[in-house]
Amino acid sequence: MHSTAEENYIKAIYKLSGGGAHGVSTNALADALDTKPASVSDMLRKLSAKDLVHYVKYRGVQLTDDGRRVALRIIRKHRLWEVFLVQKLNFAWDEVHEVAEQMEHVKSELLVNRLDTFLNHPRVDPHGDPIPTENGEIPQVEQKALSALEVEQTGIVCRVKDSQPAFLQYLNRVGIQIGSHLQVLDKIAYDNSLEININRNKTVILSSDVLSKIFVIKP
Amino acid sequence: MHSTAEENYIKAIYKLSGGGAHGVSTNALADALDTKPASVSDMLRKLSAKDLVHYVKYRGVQLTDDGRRVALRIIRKHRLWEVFLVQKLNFAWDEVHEVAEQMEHVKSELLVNRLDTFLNHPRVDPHGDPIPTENGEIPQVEQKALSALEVEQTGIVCRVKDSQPAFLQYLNRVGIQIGSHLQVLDKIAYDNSLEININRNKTVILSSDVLSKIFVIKP
DNA sequence: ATAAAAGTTTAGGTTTGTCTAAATTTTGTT
DNA sequence: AACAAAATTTAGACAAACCTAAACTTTTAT
Repeated sequence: MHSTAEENYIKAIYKLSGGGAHGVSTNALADALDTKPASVSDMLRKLSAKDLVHYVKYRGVQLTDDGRRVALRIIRKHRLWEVFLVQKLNFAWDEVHEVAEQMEHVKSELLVNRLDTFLNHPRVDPHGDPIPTENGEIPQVEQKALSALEVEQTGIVCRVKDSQPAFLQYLNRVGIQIGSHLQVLDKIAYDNSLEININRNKTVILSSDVLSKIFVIKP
Repeated sequence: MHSTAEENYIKAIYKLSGGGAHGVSTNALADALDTKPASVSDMLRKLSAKDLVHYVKYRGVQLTDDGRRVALRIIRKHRLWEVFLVQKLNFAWDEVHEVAEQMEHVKSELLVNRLDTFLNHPRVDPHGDPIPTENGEIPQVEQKALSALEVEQTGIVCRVKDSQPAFLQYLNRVGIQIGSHLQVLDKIAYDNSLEININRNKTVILSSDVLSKIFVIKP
């Protein structure tokens, strides 16, 4: 079995590599995990010895197939617990991440699968992130970053790619949630921010940083 | 905040002291926690420094009020999660202990209280052990060990004081669960075992060891 | 092409929680 | 009361996961 620390490294590598698409640097990991680069080097040597990552000194790290399997299992647990917290315990979407970070390390196959059944095999978590299946598949939905919409176009919010409370609370304040109907009214060329109408009601201006974290499907 | 190891020591001290009734020896703790007495001595020094226990070298250890508060919070979490696993995820009573051992260390006040509400403020866990309230009170129910029943007397099983799968599976096999109606048919003086009729149906002989772990209320 | 800057690793420590072996204290027996 | 046995603590190590400081690679900019 893997320690909590190991699991957190593997999860971080998975996320930073975009699901295994590219290698990840020591500094990026140190940053994501809030540790020092020296500690990351140590751990990478260890994970490499366990064949969970492919690691070449000074050249970054990638998950092996084994590592990716571990990552997906942890992410599956994390997202299922988030669904549980929101749907069953009435947590708000900005309150779940920290708790799920702890629950994702509970070890029990039976538990995960029973939880999945109890929740009716949800496909996405409260932020719209897809939940890996038991076999490690990730159902993909066609979606577009809000920053890619043109003036006049509309979309339904299906995902927000940042689970930090501060960001989610900002969206609460603005009035955006999963399912919100958005229309681009205007583009401000100066900084690529967009003027967005929410649910044919309120209108706001969103920075390109925020726009890149919100994903929509066609209405 | 306390580490998982600290929490496990505190829980073990609580249990071995019978809820704080008497002191606990180093060896007893080592035994319960499956560590060496030397490790226990170390940890007791540490817990004592944090004022969670009252510890006199060579003379055993007791929880302070602070320690008892911590113990009760952990036990509350443990038992609530057990209820969740059985009632919501269809775990059997012999499958919950190990998983709850992990879940009890998840830190979130909000989580515990929401869980309690979700489960409808249960008073006992699946083994009949009472669930401490948010204020650290333990609802006491008048109950008797099965070993204390006389011939002819009857009782309803309300609690089994051993959560080890092997014991619970033995009860499954025999056909005893919470709520079972028991009647003492005969006492075997030789070893204090009792002949017990279960649900006015099957009859079995239970050893005094088993009898002392089963508790009943008046029918 | 090379030197400075940036990124990464190694060396040597720290803390937590464990261990074994040795020393100490308490208990129990005669 | 004294001594052997049992229980407990201390001393000294170790692994995991982290740290700082120094050394080493790679990248970038001139």
